[in-house]
Amino acid sequence: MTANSQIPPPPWQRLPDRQARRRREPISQEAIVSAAVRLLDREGLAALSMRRLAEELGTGAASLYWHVGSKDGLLDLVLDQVIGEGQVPDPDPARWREQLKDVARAQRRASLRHPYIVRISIGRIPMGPNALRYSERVLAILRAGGLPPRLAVQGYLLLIATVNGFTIDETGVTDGAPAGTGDSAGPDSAGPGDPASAQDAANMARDYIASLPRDLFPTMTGLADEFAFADADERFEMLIDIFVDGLARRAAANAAT
Amino acid sequence: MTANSQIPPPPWQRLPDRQARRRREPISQEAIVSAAVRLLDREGLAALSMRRLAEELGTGAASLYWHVGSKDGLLDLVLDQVIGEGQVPDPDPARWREQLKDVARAQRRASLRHPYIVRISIGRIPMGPNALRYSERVLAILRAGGLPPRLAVQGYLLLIATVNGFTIDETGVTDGAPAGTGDSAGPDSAGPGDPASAQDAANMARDYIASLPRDLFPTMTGLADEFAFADADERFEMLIDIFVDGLARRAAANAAT
DNA sequence: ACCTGAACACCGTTCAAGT
DNA sequence: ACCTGAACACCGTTCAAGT
Repeated sequence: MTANSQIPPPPWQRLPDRQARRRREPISQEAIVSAAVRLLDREGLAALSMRRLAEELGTGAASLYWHVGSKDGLLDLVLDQVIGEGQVPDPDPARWREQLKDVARAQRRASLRHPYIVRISIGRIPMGPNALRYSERVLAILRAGGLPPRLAVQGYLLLIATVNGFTIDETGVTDGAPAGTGDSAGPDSAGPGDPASAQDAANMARDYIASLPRDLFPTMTGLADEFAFADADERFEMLIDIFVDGLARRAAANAAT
Repeated sequence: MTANSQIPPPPWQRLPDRQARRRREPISQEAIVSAAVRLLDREGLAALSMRRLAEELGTGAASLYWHVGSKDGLLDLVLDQVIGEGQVPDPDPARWREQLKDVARAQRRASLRHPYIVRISIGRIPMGPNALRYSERVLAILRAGGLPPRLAVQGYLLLIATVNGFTIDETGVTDGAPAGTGDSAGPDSAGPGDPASAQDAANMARDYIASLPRDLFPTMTGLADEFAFADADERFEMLIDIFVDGLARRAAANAAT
């Protein structure tokens, strides 16, 4: 939305640096990235190949390379595009803890909406224009909350990593493909997050754990029922409670020095 | 080490269930898995293909399928093998917090020793024999610490996810390939973790952030120096401090009810 | 019970040649 | 400045055929 021309690309960006980018309808960098996101949303990470994407756009795979350099470069752009969906509020110093939790919740929702995105983000330092604007706004909240510079940056990096660690488990089971793609499930497609099959998986885990030999696994067999408790929302809230409270405690201890 | 025959495989295990497994030297499930781990340690995740692995073992790719079912099944076994390296101490109720932190530190070290393992673990519920024994012992520590059943299981799952989220960032930049494989670095291969190039990356990030327009990125440009502070050890300690302390606080609050 | 070669249906990427 | 077809060097997996 804001002018990207003011932001020079980072030196490690895997993109061809060519200037004048005319907009012939069928194909352009923007069109390619949007088509990639649509394809990923619809069919998951495994369905995205340069050939398949080109077909979707009515061209050959080779034509994409002029615009996005490589598949890796395309994924950089996809990641930044999805990050661009995130809205971060203006800092309200009195409410920085709750604002930070909202940021975490929004990140989790985005990761569930695009179940392939956490996997794409692995190995990529998000430094596209949208990622920069996003970081700027989250860090502004932390600074407004009174966190000193180092703690603000460390806390920001750890928050993102923590949420990613959580959502990897949530989105991992389905391999990034949308629910209901397989032929095993009936017409009861339960939408994003697929709670029905997540509960099924938890029940299977419980039954299996309960069936283990009691002498070798005294603790686990006793806890089998708890593995069937798969309320991801509650677990996520617990995680960000622990994290944000701990960060606030550090900030307070830091201020006392 | 312990007899696996007492532990039935989970129903979703992607392996062919065949019984008598004679040990003709060149090829066996164990030999395949060990060779895969060696290849992965040496050349990273991208280097592992069924053809390449078979070549390493002096056979054709098709021969592997009888023993491991599929590449996915092989990765299940690789994951369990690496988890089997982990040693978890007997529970000491008075020291459960420190023991849990040690578990987290050991998990991080294993992930740095095998930089591909976190990526392999995505989408896999570790339920192999080694994973079960591991879970049993960690949960025993949490229960000995006085955590009620639900909190013990939730805390265990969140601890693993949190450590994974952290180590994904640490191992992500190099794509799981060992340091010094590329031809850009000199003979100064800095061993696992590759601190030299990690610091380089942090410095590049700092310089780039510092170069951004100050009016659009007032917060980030002011924090640029902090992005060059790449002490992953310190950041990790902060993370597990926050997490374990928060978990203990929850346990105490729970006990008061 | 195990191994094999050959084939099928894919990949990402390059490159000379076009317009 | 952009697009293309064809090729290169790979993939995971299957399957009939062997021993």
